Amino acid sequence: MRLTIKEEIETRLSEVIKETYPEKPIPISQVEPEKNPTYGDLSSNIAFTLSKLLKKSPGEIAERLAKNLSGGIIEKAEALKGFVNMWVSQGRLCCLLPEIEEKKDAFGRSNFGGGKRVLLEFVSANPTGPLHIGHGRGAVYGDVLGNILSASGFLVEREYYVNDTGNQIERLGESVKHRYLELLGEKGKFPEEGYSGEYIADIAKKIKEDYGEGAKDKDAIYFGKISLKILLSDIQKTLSDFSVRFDSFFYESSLYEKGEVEKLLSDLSSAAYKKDGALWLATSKLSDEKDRVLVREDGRPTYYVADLAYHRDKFDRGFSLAINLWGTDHHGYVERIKSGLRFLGYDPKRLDIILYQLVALKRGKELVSMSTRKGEFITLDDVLREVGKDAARFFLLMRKHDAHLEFDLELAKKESSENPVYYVQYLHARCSSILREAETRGVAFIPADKADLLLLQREEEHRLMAKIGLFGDEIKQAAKLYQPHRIPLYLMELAGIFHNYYHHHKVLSENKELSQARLVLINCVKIVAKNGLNLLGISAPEKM
RNA sequence: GCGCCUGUAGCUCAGUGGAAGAGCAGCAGCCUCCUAAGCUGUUUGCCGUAGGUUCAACUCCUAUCAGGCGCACCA
Repeated sequence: MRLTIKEEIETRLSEVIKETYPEKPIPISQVEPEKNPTYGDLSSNIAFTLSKLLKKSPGEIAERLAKNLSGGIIEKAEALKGFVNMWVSQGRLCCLLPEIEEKKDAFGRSNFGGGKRVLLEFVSANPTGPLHIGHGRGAVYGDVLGNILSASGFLVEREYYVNDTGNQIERLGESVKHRYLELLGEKGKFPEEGYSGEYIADIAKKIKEDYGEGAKDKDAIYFGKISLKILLSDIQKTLSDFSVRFDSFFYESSLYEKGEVEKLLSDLSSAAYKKDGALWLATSKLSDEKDRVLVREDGRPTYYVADLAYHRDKFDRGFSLAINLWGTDHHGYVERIKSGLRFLGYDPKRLDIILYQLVALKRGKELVSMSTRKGEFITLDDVLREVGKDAARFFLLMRKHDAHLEFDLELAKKESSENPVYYVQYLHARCSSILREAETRGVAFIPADKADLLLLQREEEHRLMAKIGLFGDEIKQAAKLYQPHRIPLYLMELAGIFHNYYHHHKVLSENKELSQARLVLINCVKIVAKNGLNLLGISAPEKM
């Protein structure tokens, strides 16, 4: 795959350093895209790092490098206060446009991942109630991370782990059964630690419709299983409304059915010990803070055992890397699972756990409660209905995963015209609009390799091309660091540069050749905007 | 008590050890012209606090304060 402009410059810089100072081994050169246009398109602080090695001042090194850098891909290089500032040549920038036109949807993709198989597990919310905004964050984060990793050459499978066994299902069943019996006129005591949400009664109603009084003598497990099925399909509906895609749903119960849990226990038997009637694993000998129970006093294995079996299954299925996306409230579980994997002989580095901070849902200044047990409960469905998919996704994606996120419903919809999501979508709509207008005016769109792109000499055009040239680097970086939020930020910056250009220069003018060259540029910006929005799972409107 | 995350402009937040940023809000302007969901200009910072490492710290280390989240034979 072709190198990006940034990568070419890095290569060039490394070469120049080698030529300029052949006597020393050089560290890898770092180049950063420059936000401040007076400092060029890209800059490097390499002179500082070389300073000690070469026993020369950064200023002197930067001067010499700058002098030798000019030429070819680098239009101009300047030394300033130890930094090396570089401007990309017009010729190289113009090569970008045919490349974008040719690659279209594939522009920005790379083979960074080298075909590595990755299992991305996310959401995995217990099917005991509807999803809320916190799950929504994990859902879009995972969905977009999956898109980014796929675009970066990883083979990604997205999976939802369904906890369909254990106490919670029993409790869910008890709660539903209680409501069901109520509907049949039987009053009873509400189960302790039961689920009291409105949706429980809805499920009970549905069961009554389907089974009449026939379910009266069934036990809580029976009710639990039916409820779980209903709730899971509701969750799947919500996720699909939210454009969150999964390849597979993995049921915890299948691990028991296939004997994987048993097998895991026997594999761990030599490392386990008995205490207080339970079977323990000495995870504290590794990275965990305390030992963990494998089998309870009453003989039932813990969730932990099934979870270890699940992770072993991931590796057995041929995935070299597992990525888990968990809410930060599960962080105490990280070392537990990693220690367990090590006991099983797996390198814990094959499991990356990304923790995301919880979401505070607000309506204006007021905090909206999100307790599953209480009555007042805003579901992810509610949020979707209220602010729309695009805005909701964008808001949830703008922040990095370890930042607390404040989601203000009022802001997301009331100020919708000044929403960042519309700012970015408008970038795409405006490009489309210009291309439409060109058609009505009869300005023929000619392919990039036929247009005289060297006419694109304006400073704003230079900045715009330099920015779209960075799209691929941005995706790669987002993949490498698991940071989807880079993409919305990039798109906002691109939109800013574009709108600025739009207001300073007419795309369509008397000058036909110039108009046609500019149309090529607009079309390329449109492609980048669309690819970016596609990665985010946000629509790219032709018109707004 | 122990552990993890966060603390940057009025608000919400970016910022791979190297030149303090954006959006919103505020203020002042811009549509006989490809969409004003836009643009231009402008105000605001002991980067929580105190030490330390470094040629260089918002970034790393230690302590401390504040907020959030964890610390089950629940999942």
